[in-house]
Amino acid sequence: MARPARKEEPKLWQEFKRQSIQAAVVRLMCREGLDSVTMERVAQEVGIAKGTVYLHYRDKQELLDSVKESSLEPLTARIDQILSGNAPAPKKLEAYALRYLTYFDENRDLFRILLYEREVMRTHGSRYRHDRYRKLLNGVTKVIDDGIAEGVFRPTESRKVAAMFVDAVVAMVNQRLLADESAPVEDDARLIADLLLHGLAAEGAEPKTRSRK
Amino acid sequence: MARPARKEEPKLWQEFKRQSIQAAVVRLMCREGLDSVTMERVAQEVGIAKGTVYLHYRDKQELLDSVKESSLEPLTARIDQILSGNAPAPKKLEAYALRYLTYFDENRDLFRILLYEREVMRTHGSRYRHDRYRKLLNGVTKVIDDGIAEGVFRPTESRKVAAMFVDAVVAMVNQRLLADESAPVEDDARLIADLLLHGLAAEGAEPKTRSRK
Amino acid sequence: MARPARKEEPKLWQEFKRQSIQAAVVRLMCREGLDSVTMERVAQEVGIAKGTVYLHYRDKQELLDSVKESSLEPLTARIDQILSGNAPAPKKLEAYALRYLTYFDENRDLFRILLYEREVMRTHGSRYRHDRYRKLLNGVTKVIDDGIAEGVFRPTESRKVAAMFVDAVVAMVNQRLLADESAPVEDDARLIADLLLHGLAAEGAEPKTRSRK
Amino acid sequence: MARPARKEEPKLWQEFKRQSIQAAVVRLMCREGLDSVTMERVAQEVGIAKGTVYLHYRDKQELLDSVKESSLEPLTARIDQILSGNAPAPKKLEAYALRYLTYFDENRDLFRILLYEREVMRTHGSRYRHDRYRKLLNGVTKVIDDGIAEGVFRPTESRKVAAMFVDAVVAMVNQRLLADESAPVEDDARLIADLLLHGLAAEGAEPKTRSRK
DNA sequence: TATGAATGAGCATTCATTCAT
DNA sequence: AATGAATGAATGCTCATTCAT
Repeated sequence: MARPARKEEPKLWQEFKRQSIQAAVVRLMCREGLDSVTMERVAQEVGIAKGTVYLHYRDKQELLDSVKESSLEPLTARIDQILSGNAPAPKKLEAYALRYLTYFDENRDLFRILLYEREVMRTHGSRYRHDRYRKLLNGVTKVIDDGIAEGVFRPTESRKVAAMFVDAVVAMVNQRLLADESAPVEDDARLIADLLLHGLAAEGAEPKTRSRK
Repeated sequence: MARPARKEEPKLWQEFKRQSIQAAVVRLMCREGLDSVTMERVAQEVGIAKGTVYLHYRDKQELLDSVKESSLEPLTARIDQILSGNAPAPKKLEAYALRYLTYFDENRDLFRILLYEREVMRTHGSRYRHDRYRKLLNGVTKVIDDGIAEGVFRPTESRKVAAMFVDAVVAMVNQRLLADESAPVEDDARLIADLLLHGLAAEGAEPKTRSRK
Repeated sequence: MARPARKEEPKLWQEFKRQSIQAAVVRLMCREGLDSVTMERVAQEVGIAKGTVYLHYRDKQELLDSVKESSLEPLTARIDQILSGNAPAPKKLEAYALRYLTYFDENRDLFRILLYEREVMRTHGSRYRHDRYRKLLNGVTKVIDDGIAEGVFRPTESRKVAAMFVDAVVAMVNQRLLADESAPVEDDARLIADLLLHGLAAEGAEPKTRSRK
Repeated sequence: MARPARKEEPKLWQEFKRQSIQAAVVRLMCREGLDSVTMERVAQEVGIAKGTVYLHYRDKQELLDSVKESSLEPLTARIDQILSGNAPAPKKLEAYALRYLTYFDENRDLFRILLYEREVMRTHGSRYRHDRYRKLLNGVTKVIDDGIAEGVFRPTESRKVAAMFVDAVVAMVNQRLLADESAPVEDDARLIADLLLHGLAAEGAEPKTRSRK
């Protein structure tokens, strides 16, 4: 009865092991900072031997990579969905901001590290970051291009605006993270979207600036 | 005869030494990456003995901190000036963006490191960053508050908007850094300011969104 | 029906297993060098589990020893035969050299390792080597003694001469191994025998040297 | 007064340090075998810290190489001298054998290791060995060629004969090493030379063998 | 009998920091 | 003030061996 599972059981067990190791890394990072994440300490934290960690990860970098990967995966998956959906462009951006803020709100401790210690993704330096970041940027850029095409956005250098938007969202995340603030996520998301769409200028003010260009 | 100077001369000499050490760190960082910045290599680069570095800096962290500090000092000084000047709020923000972009443009190699290897400002994680960042944020927040008071900006949560603005500028710096791009700094600065002021929305579009709030 | 065999069958099976493990070691050595011979890799190569190897060999050293043993066994068996045969002493020595050279010629890859990486026979250093080497030496010594007794050899310290002869043959093996040479094995064997028998001196030259002793 | 020495003093001190480390390696090798030669143990043996060893040798291999190098240097220097001297070829070979035997006799413990554990010179595997060995071989080959040219040696494949001679000497060294024997070095050297020159064959015996070729 | 996950001692190497001169 | 030799804790990683299943 338990036998039919024999083929998958180990796989699941393996996966469970990997996850508990990753969890230990996260715990360690949050509790004592990145410098404390040595293979020895990680093993200790899981309650296994140093060598055992190497049964699951080729080396330290692979472990760190997979921690980052699996920490961010749920977020990026969801965001891809949003960006490639059917909502109007402005709504997409607001949804993006909302999703992002929510996710980080729910994982404060971890991302405080992941955000501040870029070392985590070193080794191949920026390449790794880019794979993920660029993908995100491409998605947002496309949404803005769509919005421009539909006439709801002014024509602009979409890529640069996308970068600013993406980082503005991160800025908001930072604000929330640093402030230990609990203001409704929805409000902040709306703030970003509103600001991006209509700008800071008071209605009717400075109409020349825009036309100047 | 040279004696009267005895009291200040050493001070100047000291300062000179400190600066040549810092310069060596910067050179090393840019040339070979952060990993090559060991106390040994630094001393070698300056042409002094390892131990001598410790006469000027308590430890490695203090050295790194002061490198970052003095690397950013000219920028922050200039930005403080801008933010506390007499120009109208929107102009200030554009000037801020322009200054920021220009500065990083002129120091690519160094900031590519300073930006990507946040390890540099480790010590107690965010504390160091905050001193500088928060000051910057305060300045921008005040400008926005002023703008609101003057009626040129819509009332908003100025601090959050400030954070978004500041990071949007950084995002633009990143775009320029990564793209090795040489587009006119002025254009990008104007883009940021324009976007911040008037938003992405096409004129006349979606007037309800704003009133909704 | 298969039961009566029960007593021997396992023995044969065991032996077969041992041999396939040894074969794997040899394959691994030749293909990737001694450093790649880890218990893990060996098991992998055979297609069994790491632990299973330990059912056949107490530890790694025993495995390595038996590889060397069985690799050399056919050679030593044949050489014993030659040395204890009925041929005249000089012929025996030439046959010995020929056999030795031929055997190593046919197993280049393996012996290149076995020869150069004496680590293989470590354990208690020379003890292992001696069992085999001394036996060989004894055989050759006896042949020389026989030759002396029969009057075909001059009286000498047979054991030392035997050692020199044995190692001269190895030297020749080395020459062939290193040179990747394909000169006829027979010629080299004859060269050794001829040199040993008649020396390097030109005929008639220096008759005093010998009589001096 | 001690000042003039200041420039050379450190060099000498450095060299002394290096030598005491090398001495420790040799002591360790002889006392406990090659496996005990870890950087930790070496440092311990010298009475310094592990890190200090790295002040004098880039890595373990360099240390091992230099131990081997400096252990063999006096021997090779002397042998080069002998081989390139003016003595008649047969005398040179005897002198070579004598020198070799003497040297190893005086350094038994060390060479017992150096001989049996070829691992010492691994890393670049055979290349290192060859540099030294091949040079030796070339020297001996040339002496034999000279002897042939002068008519005191029969024409032969000098390189192969040289290899056999060199290894025959090593064989004799081994015999002495293993036997803990104290027979006069001179006798053994003469034995080798005599055997090489006149062979094993009793006078007048088997004259056909040679002419056969 | 066979497995293979788990172990943990062991190793080479790095580098911030100290201190006698 | 300046030196730089010495230190030694710390780290990532390997692999022979064990043992519960």
